[in-house]
Amino acid sequence: MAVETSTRPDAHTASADGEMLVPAMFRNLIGYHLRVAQETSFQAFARAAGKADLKPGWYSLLTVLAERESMTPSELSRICGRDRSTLTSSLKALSRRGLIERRPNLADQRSYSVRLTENGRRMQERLHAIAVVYDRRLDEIAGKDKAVLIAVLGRIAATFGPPQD
Amino acid sequence: MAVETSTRPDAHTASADGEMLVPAMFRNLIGYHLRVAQETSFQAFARAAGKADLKPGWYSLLTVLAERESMTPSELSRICGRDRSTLTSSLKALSRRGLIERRPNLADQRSYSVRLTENGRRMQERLHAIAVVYDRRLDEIAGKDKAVLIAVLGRIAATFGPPQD
DNA sequence: GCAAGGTAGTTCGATATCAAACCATCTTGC
DNA sequence: GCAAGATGGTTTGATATCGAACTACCTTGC
Repeated sequence: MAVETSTRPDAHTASADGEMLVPAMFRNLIGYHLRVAQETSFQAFARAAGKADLKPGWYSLLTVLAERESMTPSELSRICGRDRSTLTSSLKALSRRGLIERRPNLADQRSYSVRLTENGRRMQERLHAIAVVYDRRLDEIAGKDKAVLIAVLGRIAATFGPPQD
Repeated sequence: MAVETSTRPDAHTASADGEMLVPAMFRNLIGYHLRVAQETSFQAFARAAGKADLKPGWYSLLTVLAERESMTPSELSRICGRDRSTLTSSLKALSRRGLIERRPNLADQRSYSVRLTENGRRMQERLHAIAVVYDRRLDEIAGKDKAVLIAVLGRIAATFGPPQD
């Protein structure tokens, strides 16, 4: 494969061996590299989790819940950066599988709070274990640049993140 | 029951002003920061593009096409890192709006090739302009670390990327 | 008190994505 | 030639996501 961009004269095309190269217009765009890196690494995690019958998409939800006694869907929505309407279905799924439980908020009839069940906690722990393994690989890849990487990513998130900065 | 847990003494929760803090378990995970940075920055781009009535999701497709005379859905799929079945609907949409045109492959009845139309090219240029503006902000944020950032992201993509490395 | 406006959660419609099953066609081995 | 297997593209079904519209309930101003 020796795809390593060696001496290929032209460029930008898919190489014969099916490798996907970076289109010329994207080469210098941070956003592009960010996207590809995120997608590929997340999918690797998702595949690993999927094999163990775990839903990778639930990981962040469960983890956030694992750190609090209980919270409302709206709080979760803010913390996870997902729309409230997205949470409705996610929480329904988690609830259906007995990973969380809802309890009514006596002080506000509209609202309820969710908390992890024992099963939920176990699922969270298993997912976290997988995530940590993957992140160890990211650590290796980042090497001495890890601190810089996290700092830059943090600045990006802060800059483009939630309006109330 | 005042789920609001008002006097919250502990930390790590969403701060009063709705700020979303990084859950403790995620603080040290590169994958988390990667995800958040990518999501927030992409959404900023998508919002900007959306306001101009441009579909951000089409940007990479159109750009890849802009650099080649024509290609088949399968090639596009490999280069863009999307499943072939995903391309089916995207190409249908692009075609419906006259941004690309399909022409049969005389040598293989199963296949066809797509190419940008003039409108497609214009749309690509407009999207690219927006993307570049956004990427300029990413450049500023990365500052002197840009090269390191792109290098690390590239290594991540290469490591977790397509099987045939 | 009560009308007006705000907030919590849901529903619905659109888009994007993948994976698996599928059909039609092409290529290969013999 | 032709059967078997590979390949190109589509269909279908599941998940995830957002935003807008909606219902029910709460809070405020007066």
